[in-house]
Amino acid sequence: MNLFTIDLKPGAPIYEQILYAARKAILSGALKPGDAFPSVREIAAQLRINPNTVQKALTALKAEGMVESLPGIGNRVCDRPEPDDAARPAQLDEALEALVLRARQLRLDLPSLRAALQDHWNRFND
Amino acid sequence: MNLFTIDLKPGAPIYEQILYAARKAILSGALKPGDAFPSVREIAAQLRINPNTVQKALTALKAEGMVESLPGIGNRVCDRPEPDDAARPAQLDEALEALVLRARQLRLDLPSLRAALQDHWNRFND
DNA sequence: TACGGTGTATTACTCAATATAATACACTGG
DNA sequence: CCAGTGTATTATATTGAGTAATACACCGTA
Repeated sequence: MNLFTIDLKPGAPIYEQILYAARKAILSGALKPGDAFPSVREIAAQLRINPNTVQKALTALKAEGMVESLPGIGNRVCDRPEPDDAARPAQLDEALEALVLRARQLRLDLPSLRAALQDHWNRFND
Repeated sequence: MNLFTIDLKPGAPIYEQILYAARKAILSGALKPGDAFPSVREIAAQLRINPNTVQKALTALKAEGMVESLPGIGNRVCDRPEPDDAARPAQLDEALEALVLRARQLRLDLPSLRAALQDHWNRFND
């Protein structure tokens, strides 16, 4: 689950892929609060990407409260992935609707969908 | 749930918003199989959008088997939203993972998520 | 038959977002 | 001091999205 090992796929912006991978790594427990988060130049080198692109992802990551930066030192995974603002439930609804839409398109029934949800839920540690 | 009444929001490509709205309208039962699907020029006029943009969405819609085109006549909602190819489960997994990620970020528990899923599921007719 | 509406295709242009490139500065720890 | 860090700036190239203007073949109907 190393952040460096993500393989960039075309179709989605690179900085969004990094952003998503970082969220996943942190929320799944692969990166724990207090852990050092890879430096901008380090990620850029490993992914053979321009540092500015990584910087863009990191800026968003800090805005979400997932990571904090210590100038001169480096980045660190935050303690609390953040007390959430009021705008977030809308994003959950989007994800929910998109999921149900896909499931309906696949002619999946509710029990099967529930099972799949349970399965994915368990892939994250508490 | 008229397809014309969708209000285009910035951030996402227009043709994707049309594509999504059409999927939702069809899968939710608002547009039934055999129903006429709005013409390219009609949608373009109502949405004050370039016909080419609508055409792009329609092409994707036909590729998914949601709609069929009868040259000289118009478009029609397909009978079967399609026997699905093998590539689709991956898209379901994406939606599932995105949902769980959002839920974890909101510090939501599984029962609450299940309830929310149930709620969204019921918004679609069978 | 003529006409209007339909799907479809082509070419060209503008514009914003993305990504890269090359620097530069202030800070920290060893 | 020095290497590594976060951060900021300016410039450029590339890509995708959207618009624009046509054009063609097809269908139903008057």
